[in-house]
Amino acid sequence: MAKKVDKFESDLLRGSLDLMVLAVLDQEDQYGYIIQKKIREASGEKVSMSAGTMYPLLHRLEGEKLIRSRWDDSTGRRRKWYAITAAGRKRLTKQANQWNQYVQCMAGLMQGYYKPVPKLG
Amino acid sequence: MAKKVDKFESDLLRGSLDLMVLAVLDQEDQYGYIIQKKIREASGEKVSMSAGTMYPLLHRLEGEKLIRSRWDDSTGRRRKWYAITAAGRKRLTKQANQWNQYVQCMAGLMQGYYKPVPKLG
DNA sequence: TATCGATATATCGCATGACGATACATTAGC
DNA sequence: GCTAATGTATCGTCATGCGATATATCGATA
Repeated sequence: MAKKVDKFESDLLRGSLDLMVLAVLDQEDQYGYIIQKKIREASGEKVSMSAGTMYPLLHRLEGEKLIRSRWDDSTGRRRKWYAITAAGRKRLTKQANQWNQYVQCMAGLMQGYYKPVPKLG
Repeated sequence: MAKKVDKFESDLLRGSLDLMVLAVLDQEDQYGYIIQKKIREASGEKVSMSAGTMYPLLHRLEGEKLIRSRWDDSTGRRRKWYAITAAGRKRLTKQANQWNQYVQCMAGLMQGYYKPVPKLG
């Protein structure tokens, strides 16, 4: 049987899913299904947003003009491609900065329970 | 005029406020007002839970038997002291571990946007 | 003495957003 | 033909952080 990985609690994700999606779209234009898949795989199955989370999230980001969409009906499968906007990049930078600050803040609050993230590169 | 610090967005806090409170109580018994104050000060005013957040949270944790309470009416001011339970410590360890994993996961997902937390000590 | 700010706990309704369920259509493989 | 994967969408439910409000005590100060 496949090894079952427990997902992160949904409350933990609140406030950072937007950030993940914007980060994915900042690398290249994508459509919902693939964004979802990328995040799931990159997180080792620990962040697997349902469609009921993904699509409303994309609609919300589009409503805020942080991303924009374009339908592609050229193939048999209808796909809605998303691209990040200038405002989206600005928001991404801001939110990422906010996230980093929050992580540092928690590090201080958690004292002994916190284990620093290993250096990248 | 006092320098106004913007607080973290409330969605960012979801899922980690419990953790903060448990961490404070793991150090010593406290009552709500002080727990709130400690977290506010330790975060540089960036996490300032309202009373409408703090007290329901404490009641919830008590309902889950992660903390227990005791009224102190010996002084003029009625204070409800809280202590962490064995189950609470277990939960604290688990949640802290979960948090650390999540931070690492975000580090991977965020790639270039992530800045590692400076070494402690 | 009255008024104000800090201390101290509690509850209410609101807004947000992640979730599972459900729906629907296409395509590929068995 | 059946099933699984692909692909988007919406619905109602649930959890929880928040501001507003209520209540009470105490010290300082005008």
